[in-house]
Amino acid sequence: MEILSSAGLLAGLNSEQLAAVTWPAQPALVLAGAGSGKTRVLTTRIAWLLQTGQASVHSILAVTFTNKAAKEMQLRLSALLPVSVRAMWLGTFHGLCHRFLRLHHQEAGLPKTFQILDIGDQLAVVKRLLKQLNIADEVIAPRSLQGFINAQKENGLRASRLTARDPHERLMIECYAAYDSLCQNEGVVDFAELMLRSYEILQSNDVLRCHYQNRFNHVLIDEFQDTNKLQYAWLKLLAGEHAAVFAVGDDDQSIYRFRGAEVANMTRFLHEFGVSEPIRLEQNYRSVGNILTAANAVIAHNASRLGKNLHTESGSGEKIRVLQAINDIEEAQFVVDEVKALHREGLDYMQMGILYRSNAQSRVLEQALFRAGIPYKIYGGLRFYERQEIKHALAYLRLAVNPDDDNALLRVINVPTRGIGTRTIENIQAAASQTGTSLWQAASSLAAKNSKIAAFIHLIENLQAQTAQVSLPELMAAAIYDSGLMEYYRTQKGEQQERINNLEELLNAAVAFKPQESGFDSEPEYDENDPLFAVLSFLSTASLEAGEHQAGQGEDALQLMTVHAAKGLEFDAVFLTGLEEGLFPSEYSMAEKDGLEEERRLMYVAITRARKRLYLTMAQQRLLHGQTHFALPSRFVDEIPECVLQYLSAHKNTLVARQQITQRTNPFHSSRSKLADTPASTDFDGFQLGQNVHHERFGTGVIIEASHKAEGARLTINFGKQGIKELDTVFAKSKLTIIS
DNA sequence: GAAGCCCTTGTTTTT
DNA sequence: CAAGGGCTTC
Repeated sequence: MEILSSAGLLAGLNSEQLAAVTWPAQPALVLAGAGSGKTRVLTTRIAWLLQTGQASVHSILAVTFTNKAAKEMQLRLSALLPVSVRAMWLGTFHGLCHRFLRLHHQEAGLPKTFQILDIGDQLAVVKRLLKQLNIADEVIAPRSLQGFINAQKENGLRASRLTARDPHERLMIECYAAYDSLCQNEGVVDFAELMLRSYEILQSNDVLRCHYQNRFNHVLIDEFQDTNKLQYAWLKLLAGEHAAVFAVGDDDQSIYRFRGAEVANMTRFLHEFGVSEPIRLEQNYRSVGNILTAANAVIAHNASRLGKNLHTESGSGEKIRVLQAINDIEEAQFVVDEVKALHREGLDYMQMGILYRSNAQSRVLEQALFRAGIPYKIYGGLRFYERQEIKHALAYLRLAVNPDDDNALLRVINVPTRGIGTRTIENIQAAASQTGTSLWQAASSLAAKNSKIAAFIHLIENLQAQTAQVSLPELMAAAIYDSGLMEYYRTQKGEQQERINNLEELLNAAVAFKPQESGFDSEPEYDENDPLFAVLSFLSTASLEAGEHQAGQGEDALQLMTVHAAKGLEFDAVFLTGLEEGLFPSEYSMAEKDGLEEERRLMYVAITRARKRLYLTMAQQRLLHGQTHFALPSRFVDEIPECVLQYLSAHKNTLVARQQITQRTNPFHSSRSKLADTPASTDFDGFQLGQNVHHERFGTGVIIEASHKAEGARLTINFGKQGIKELDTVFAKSKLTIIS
């Protein structure tokens, strides 16, 4: 019977997918190429495990990196089976660790009402700490300390386990220790702490560890290539000896090394879990052949890979269009013209994506789109819950549940202005450090002498009293209105309407919020009748999900984003812009070991976003940081076989023959030339700044500087591998050919 | 406590 | 270039 019913579930899977889905209860590593039906395999496997009785909703742990992916899985799973998805431990690493810590806050040594610090909150704590310790920004930059702390935690290391190799490092470690105790005192945890603390509890608490190890017999992980050391260790600990770990990932799409992701976890997994060979999903259901050829060719240049080659049953499709524009403005104009043409042909804007390596590149594109009146959506701005007005409002809520949260207190003690200035705050801080208490307690003790402080204390106490009595939306309303926050934005001059709208939106979110969806209701340990329940869930969700990453929804709009942000998405047409040496691959990356391979994976991700049509564009000249940069086309373009490319000229979409550019294996650094240095005349004995030229001895280069001479001109040319050369046109002209 | 000025700084960013 | 932070000034 079960086999019969599972047949429907398995229908339509290809043989590799089928093998993965029905893999026995043993560890498996699935190498899932881009567009190979990875999510389908994961969800179908869960459904299959449930339907065949191999697992129950309680015995499955399914982990993703993003909330989006978790929701997607949830959605697809409930479409496959009538299961109570909520009862299942399906969520993000951080979401699940949060759930774990809420359930076991006592074992974890955390207050019941502990709050989560997002990156901004964390930076504020770090700054406060450095000030308190009297360490100047020049000695330790707040951001560097923040990065240090997070990196250590992601490696599973507490300050006590670190040894300093120099005085500066010693200071950093001391700060790390001080930071942790500060957070502990205030009852707050940062993102990395959610993971580390969970891991430590599981490690040290035998009862809990055994409970969870016995509970989960199937552990499934998505995007395994992005796991860091700690996440790997956490998974291994939870899985214990007997759980079947099903890891799905693609080493070629590992693009978060800078955040601690370790691709090596994939090979480590193979060894440590005794998996002899990964299951490869190589059939691609997304892109046409030419695009896959390009992707395969580019990624083949990477040395350290598990190895995989995408293929498709759809035809080769159109060739990939390549355009080198004179400058970034023309590049943008080209994109706009093509977008318009595609739209006229019936392609929706939302089916087109413009990708770039860094956010700074969006500006020029945006301007061109704006002038052309094309609707567009940019991913990457401030998220909803990161906006200051939202954070202010939530800070009131946080104080209501946990007044020792100094961060929250400092954020709103004088917003709206209530006459508690720098002076008064310093007094409170002094009192707090003297008695070793929180700012809230210090402020309370000063309230008798200061009516302004007393008013603030009274406001918060009022909110506190309400948490036990009123519903979440009512409490939210109190936080927004009773605090005077709404009135503050109403009376402020300038464009505050947006902020007012956002506060109203926040209220709507509180009304619509369903705390049950956080999954706690299925946990016997958690009392959902506790009035705090909804508030804590809401605040945690705000920190962990932070809301949509884009502005304006609904309408048909062109999608603009970084390549990183595009991971997991797909478009009919993709414009991959700014393909220049120094930009993509970025100059930065070339300095570090294996940096170039990571950039190449990024390129691979970018190419595989396109279904039918792909444009690769670059500019000879680009304004960056207020300086004109000249650069050669990205080496990645040269790694694509000529046969799938179609070169377009800068001005008209006519095919032009392009000279074969050879010998481009070493880093080319994009070179800069100050605008001020640029002479009025643009012609230097037949050459121009930014031109790509070929020299019979030095190979291909870009003209980065030029000056007139009595006879001819002197050119400074970056030949990349061959170095930067100064040539006189009088002698060199015959040896130089202009490429573009 | 707000406005204005100068200075620095500048990849990517799932949680 | 242009945004954000720190500082001064009113």
